[in-house]
Amino acid sequence: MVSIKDVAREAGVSVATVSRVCNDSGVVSDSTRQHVLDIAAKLGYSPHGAARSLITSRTSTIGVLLPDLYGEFFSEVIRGIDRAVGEAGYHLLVSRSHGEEREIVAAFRAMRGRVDGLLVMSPDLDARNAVNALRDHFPVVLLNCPSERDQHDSIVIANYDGASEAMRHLVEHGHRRIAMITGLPRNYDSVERLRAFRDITREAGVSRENAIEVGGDFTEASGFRAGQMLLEASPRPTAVFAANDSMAIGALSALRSGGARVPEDISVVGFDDIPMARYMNPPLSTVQVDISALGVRAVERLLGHVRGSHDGARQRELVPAHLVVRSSSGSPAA
Amino acid sequence: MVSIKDVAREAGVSVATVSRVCNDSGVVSDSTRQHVLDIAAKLGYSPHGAARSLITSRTSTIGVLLPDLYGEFFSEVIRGIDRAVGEAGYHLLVSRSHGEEREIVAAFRAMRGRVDGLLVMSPDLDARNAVNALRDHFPVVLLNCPSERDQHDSIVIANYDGASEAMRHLVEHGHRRIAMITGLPRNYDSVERLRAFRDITREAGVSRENAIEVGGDFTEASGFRAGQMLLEASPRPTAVFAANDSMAIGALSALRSGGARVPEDISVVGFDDIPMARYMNPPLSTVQVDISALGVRAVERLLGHVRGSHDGARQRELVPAHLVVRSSSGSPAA
DNA sequence: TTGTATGCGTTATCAC
DNA sequence: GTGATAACGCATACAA
Repeated sequence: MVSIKDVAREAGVSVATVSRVCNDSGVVSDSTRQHVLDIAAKLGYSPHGAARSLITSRTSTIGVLLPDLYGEFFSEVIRGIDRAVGEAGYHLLVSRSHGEEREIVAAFRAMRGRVDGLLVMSPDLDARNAVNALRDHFPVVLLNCPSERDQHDSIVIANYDGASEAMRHLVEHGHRRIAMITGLPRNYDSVERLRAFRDITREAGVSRENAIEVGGDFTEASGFRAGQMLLEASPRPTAVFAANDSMAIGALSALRSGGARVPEDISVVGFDDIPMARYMNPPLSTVQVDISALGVRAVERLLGHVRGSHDGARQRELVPAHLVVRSSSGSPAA
Repeated sequence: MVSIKDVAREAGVSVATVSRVCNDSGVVSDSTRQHVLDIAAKLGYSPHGAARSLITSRTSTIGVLLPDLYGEFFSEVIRGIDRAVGEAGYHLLVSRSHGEEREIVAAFRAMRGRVDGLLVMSPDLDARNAVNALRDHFPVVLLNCPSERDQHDSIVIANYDGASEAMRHLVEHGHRRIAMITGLPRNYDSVERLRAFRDITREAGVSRENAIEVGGDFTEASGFRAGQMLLEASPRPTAVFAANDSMAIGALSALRSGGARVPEDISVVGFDDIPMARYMNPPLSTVQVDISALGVRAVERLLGHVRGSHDGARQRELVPAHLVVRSSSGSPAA
């Protein structure tokens, strides 16, 4: 691999001059500058990133720790992160974890010296300790992670508020037997959305046996299975709130297969408003979150820290979530 | 930031010993080993990645150059890549490009010294030259890129074969007025799928005016607009082949809004078989591709190069694509 | 305007 | 078993 020395030797100048040319730093005569540029191009030289960041102590890279979850939601978040990072001239080093403390610590160690800051998206409740441990080592911003207020810089979706809106919508339309398809039990978003389900049903005077909870894992397949189970329930619920759109769509499919009409027989409401939601049949009522804004804001906050322009206050920022009523929900049949 | 020197000083040993302990290399007495480990833990030391890779000339990272496209398809590919990379103990440095040569070259330069190999996914036809330029610098595997056979190591979807299967399915069911919702015009997958559309319609004796082409950009929204346009066409096509599932789903929604029944009035077939396809109403007939396998295979090939266990032959590997018939397609109404 | 020399944090080579 | 020390590729303070 051709290094700065090779260019210097070939061009008949010192490595310092080549460095100056490459970085537009210092003053170099136009003639030598052009000469060096020519030689560099001829040799196909490009600076060695690791060596450069060793001396400058900047990597122009931010790390992102992702959970082992898939689907449109994460794809959209990453898209937002990636766009913001790219516009700032940074790169993205990604690592995935299953939320286990050991794994998170390992990922952190691997990131040391390769990133200027870390974006942690680990909605698993068990991850809390690991995240606490690493926060002093370099700038960290938490994305939709469980965290005590003021403990970290964090961005979270207004899960509870959004889910409450969805549930009130159903209750106000007269539903009194409502099911929730929950997400993973140790998942932060899941827990918060479920909490709203329980609170609002209780407030509305819905008995515990009329507030049905069915377990899911955020996938379409689990939503489909949950939908099948709900068809068997007697009496059937008149409304279903799914912890995300993927499960809502799976449930929609199961309900239809079982001959139930949506929304006449059963209303369905999701969460996230993934791009596909409005194209469902019927178009899905759901809680809208500006998903990519979530990523963008997180990057902005992190880069603030990295560049030192941030005042170091540990803030928790809430990304709003509001219900969008489409055609999959309405009043129960008389 | 605490370095190996700090640990050495605190532990009262040399940096060499600390290094040996951290890497399980050389021989160290059990007592000093434990002592060093304790001090390292106390100080919260973790090795500096850039410094380490400078001397070892390995980064344990592979770079991936992604196109500026979104949706379930890419999300699934990345998931496959990420999984394979993680299992091999590598990390992922991602960079996005719009397919312009300048951008690709810039991304390559930024990757130099930070990655052991590069995975390029740049379906834009204009990217060919840039990719050619960088292939000699380090191991490169092309993922669904336009490339002459034997020019690069590459993995591509059997776009033409899959699309041909879908089109034959429609033709054999008696459709003689068929529309295609195309992808981006400079996109490789798009071009190949369109080629099949043209070939099969021609073979079947469908006149050019009965082989309607409507432009899309792979998004649900563009599929929706295309669907609306097709509703206006007179006579209407009896079948629509969309270049991907997202557009097929958008079209499905538009057709339904316009009162057309699927498949009775119009058959719809997509491409990709994203997880959601089977949950559509009606379940979407589509060309199935093992998307995450695409990513996994690409990583395997690249790591083969990186580790030198590969024989350097430049091969082109085809990932199969086959039609899955569900309920959105059938014979046209008499 | 240019060259020399130092050091970034680490591993590897050699002494001891 | 352990400790100096060179080297990796680069940027930069300083000298010329």
